[in-house]
Amino acid sequence: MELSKTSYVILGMLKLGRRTGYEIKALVDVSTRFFWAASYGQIYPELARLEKQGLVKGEVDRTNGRRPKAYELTAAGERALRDWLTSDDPLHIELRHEGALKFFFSDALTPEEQLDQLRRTRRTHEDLAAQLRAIEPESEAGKPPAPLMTLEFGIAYQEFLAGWCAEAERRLTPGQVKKGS
Amino acid sequence: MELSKTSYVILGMLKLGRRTGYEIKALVDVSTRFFWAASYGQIYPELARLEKQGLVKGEVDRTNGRRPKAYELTAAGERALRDWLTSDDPLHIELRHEGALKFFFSDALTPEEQLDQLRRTRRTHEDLAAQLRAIEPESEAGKPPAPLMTLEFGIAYQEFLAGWCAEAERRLTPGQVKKGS
DNA sequence: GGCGTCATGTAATACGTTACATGATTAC
DNA sequence: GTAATCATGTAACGTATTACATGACGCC
Repeated sequence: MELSKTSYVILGMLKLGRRTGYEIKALVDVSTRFFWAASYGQIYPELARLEKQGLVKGEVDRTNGRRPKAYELTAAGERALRDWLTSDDPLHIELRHEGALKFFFSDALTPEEQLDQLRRTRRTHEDLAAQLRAIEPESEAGKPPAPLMTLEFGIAYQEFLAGWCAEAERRLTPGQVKKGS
Repeated sequence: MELSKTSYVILGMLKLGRRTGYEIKALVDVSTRFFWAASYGQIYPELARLEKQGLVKGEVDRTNGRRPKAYELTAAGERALRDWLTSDDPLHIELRHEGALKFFFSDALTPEEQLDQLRRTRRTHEDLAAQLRAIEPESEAGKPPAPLMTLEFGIAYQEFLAGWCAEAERRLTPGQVKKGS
């Protein structure tokens, strides 16, 4: 593999239209961020690298004295994006979940403390679900469905996690009958 | 924050009993790996750092000429673990999901290619769920419930993701106009 | 004039993986 | 004896975050 996954985020965003690094970052923050984040420290150097490889082409817009450098895909860039999108290489899928980690070790706590932590984790996911719901999507007929479905996925994902916490809370609340007994 | 999250994995594993770095790694691989992984390159240097900070104590076992260096928690280490377990600092929760990323950009593909990718992602999660189910847990009465529940969580999590893919496949499959399938 | 936003970029640092080097013990 | 497993550790590399430095433009 030559390109990092994050460079495909950039290529993909440029496939949707000509953009500056700043705009790419803003778009990532309201779309792919919840399953693939990217920071300026990655985006700007990566844009330079992609340009050197001939996958994107940048042009400084001087029409009114400003200096935003907008990039667009080259033919080679389109090919690279397409190859990645259709490849069947093993997918990079990774979760880092401090709440689950704490829960794993939480038998060292009192039952109340253990429940407190579960509630905190649940609230975190409820907040994240609310944040995603606040992103009002521009869903028009005829528009490609994937971005909207991805947003729905994000919401369902956070709700699943919040729901799991809620069920675990129930199971660990004293006075409840244990499952399977 | 002084300690990295990964050092709490180590402290937590040592809370469960005296262990060598090798054993910690093996334990992580069948338990926390799916929401917090760790490699030798992290574990051994981190153990050394934790010992310098007085949170763990290592002793070389020379009873029969071997050299496994087993570590255990010190009182300070127990305190550090407990403080982390009960703290209400924002949780580090992060997902990197290449399948979701591809799906987000997949409107650039033909419907068949798009479905192919969804199926690949689904199969990945189905495989992961199967792997987790293969981990036979030692669930005895009186044993702490969290590790077992965490395993159940892992399975439910992978199944949720596989299920979401299946539903997306259904939604993107053109209505049964064709015959002969 | 000052604030917010647009805009680009770098440096320091942290985090993490992989591959490598080394060697003992155990089971066949 | 030889293969698997136990066991420790480092070096090189890659990936990513954070903070910082810089400055223009538009609006109030």
